Amino acid sequence: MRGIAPLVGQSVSHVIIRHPTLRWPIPSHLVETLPHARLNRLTRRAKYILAAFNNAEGVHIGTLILHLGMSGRICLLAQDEAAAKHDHFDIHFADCQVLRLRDPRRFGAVLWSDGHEGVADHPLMKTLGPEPLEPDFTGEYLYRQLRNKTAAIKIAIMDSHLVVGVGNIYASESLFRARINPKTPANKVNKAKCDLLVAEIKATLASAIEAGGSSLRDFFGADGNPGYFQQTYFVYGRTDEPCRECGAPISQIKQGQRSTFYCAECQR
DNA sequence: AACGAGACCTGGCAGC
DNA sequence: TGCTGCCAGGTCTCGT
Repeated sequence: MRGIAPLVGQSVSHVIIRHPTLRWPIPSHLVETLPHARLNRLTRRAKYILAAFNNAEGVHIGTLILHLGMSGRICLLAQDEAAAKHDHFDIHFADCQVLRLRDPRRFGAVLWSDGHEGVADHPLMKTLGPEPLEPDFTGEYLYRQLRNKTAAIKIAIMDSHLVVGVGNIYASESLFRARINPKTPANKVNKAKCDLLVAEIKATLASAIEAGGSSLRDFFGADGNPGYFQQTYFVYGRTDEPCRECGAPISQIKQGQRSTFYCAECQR
């Protein structure tokens, strides 16, 4: 979202939909709706980028909802250039800048929320849990939410209805930092550990944001440059490598069909 | 209500 | 060189 901030205030000239079938179909009416509209504000909720547009008279007309899925990337081009294989969606602006969505796996989404109801009322936003970095995400809140859950704690903190933003990498990393075994039934995590886990989720995400996001094969910032340090993880992707704390080999298991990494010595 | 599995889709890589 | 099988950042939907 920060990468496309230079587009705020710009007017749309035209929209190109090349491959409309992402996770959900890209609304075809965007081709008529967006031209002449002005990008008024960029915000974020969970992993959705929200782009609010005004019409030429300055009246709010609706909000574009963008999600990058697993492999999505937003490119901000200074001017038009030839589209590549997985470039599915463009917004061309009057000053010749182009916002381009590239997403090989097409798990991402481009949706539209009408101006008549706030984007917060969109079905996908309605059921989301709190933002992890906001003050309402507390140990007390987490502890209460876990009371009736028998699923593993790692599965629980990745549930966006409980808290948003904790993906597969940072779930493993946060649990290591809190010294909690990812297999622990959620309702067996005590209040003190919930306090610690919330603090470590906040610290893990905050430092990842500081580093500019995770350096992954097909993710780059909007300008196309990684522009940040390669992050070093405590456990993620470090199967059989020595724990940075105790030297024991890092374990890899499957939970909910996703890989989990942890240190069996440090995380009891 | 909560849980687990399946679904969506492409590309990269290891092994044969 | 080519094939097969497995892996990958997310999260909705469905059956139990």
